[in-house]
Amino acid sequence: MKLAEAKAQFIQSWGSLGAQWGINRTMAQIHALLMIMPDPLSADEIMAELNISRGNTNMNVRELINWGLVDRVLIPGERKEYFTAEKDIWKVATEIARERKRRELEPIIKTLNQLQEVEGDAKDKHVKAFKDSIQNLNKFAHQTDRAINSFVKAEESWFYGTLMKLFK
Amino acid sequence: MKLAEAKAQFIQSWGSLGAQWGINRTMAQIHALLMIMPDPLSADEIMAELNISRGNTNMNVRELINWGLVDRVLIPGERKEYFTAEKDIWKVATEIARERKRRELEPIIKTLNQLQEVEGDAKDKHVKAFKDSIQNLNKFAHQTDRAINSFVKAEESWFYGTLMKLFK
DNA sequence: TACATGTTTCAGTTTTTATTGAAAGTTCGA
DNA sequence: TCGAACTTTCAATAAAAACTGAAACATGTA
Repeated sequence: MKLAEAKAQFIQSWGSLGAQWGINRTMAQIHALLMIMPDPLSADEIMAELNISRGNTNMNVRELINWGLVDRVLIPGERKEYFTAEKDIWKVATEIARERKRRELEPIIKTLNQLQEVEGDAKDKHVKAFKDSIQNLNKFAHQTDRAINSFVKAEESWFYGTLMKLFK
Repeated sequence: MKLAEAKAQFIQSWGSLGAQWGINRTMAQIHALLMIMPDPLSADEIMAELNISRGNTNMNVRELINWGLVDRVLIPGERKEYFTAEKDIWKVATEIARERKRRELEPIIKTLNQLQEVEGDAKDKHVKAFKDSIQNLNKFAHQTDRAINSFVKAEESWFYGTLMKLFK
């Protein structure tokens, strides 16, 4: 397989993977492109590679920067902005975990805590079933929170980081 | 908070959580509803509770059954079908993990394996960057695969299952 | 066999989400 | 201060996804 073909296929696969996980296809494709390019790309280069508009490029790159997956790079002497992506997939994974935890897990924990305070006769089986479910979910959510914390921490800590490299 | 209000809020939260994870909102809402109901519901009851059409109900319930998250229940003497959801969230999590692994991780591993065979001069930095990224991702994918396997197995195995209960 | 009680399908429609492209905004050097 | 080079915004549009409702299908019963 030729590089160009392989590149195109990777970008398309990464794009549909993203889409299945609630990440906009174009955003995932830009991320894929930047991951496999040796050097930073400008907005124009991204537009050309993926055949997308300037506005689309700008919005999705900004979003990737918000997620901490892409960085702006300034090249001395150049006025344009360039973009580059983290290439260590473990770091990518911890960034995503951290971000989704903040955006989704933390809010749901807040909601679950509120919902536990539902009033009503504990002998009513509807009330009981509801309370049991919520408690179950709440425990699970906290457990998940702790698991993500360890995962994120492992990548950050020098000691665990070194240890982890043995497994990669 | 009254039960009805809490129920509605839970269904809506679970629905938007699902949407953020690439799961259709209605499907997640039906799942939420069935999780908190003490007894199985019929299609008509689901329609009424969520204000959705019969077709929509049917399609999403079928999909939930495909995911292994909902079961058909036959009530003796009744002609209608009833539906119920797994209430142990750990089992739900392992079902989802198993299913997404099969549907998404396994295909991407196949693709990554193919993409590693890209031809081209290993000294070309574009080729090198591409190969490196793919290899990195491939390792990560396998690692993830193994992690999911352990997770799924832990829930299934009696021994680990018992052990896990200590933490729940 | 006719009919009552369900369930399933899917073409058409609605809703949501993503994308475009041009105008407005910003920054910097002369 | 002007204008070239570049970035950002956002109303309009396009594309994708979800939903409806009615017809077709299935199944058990008299």
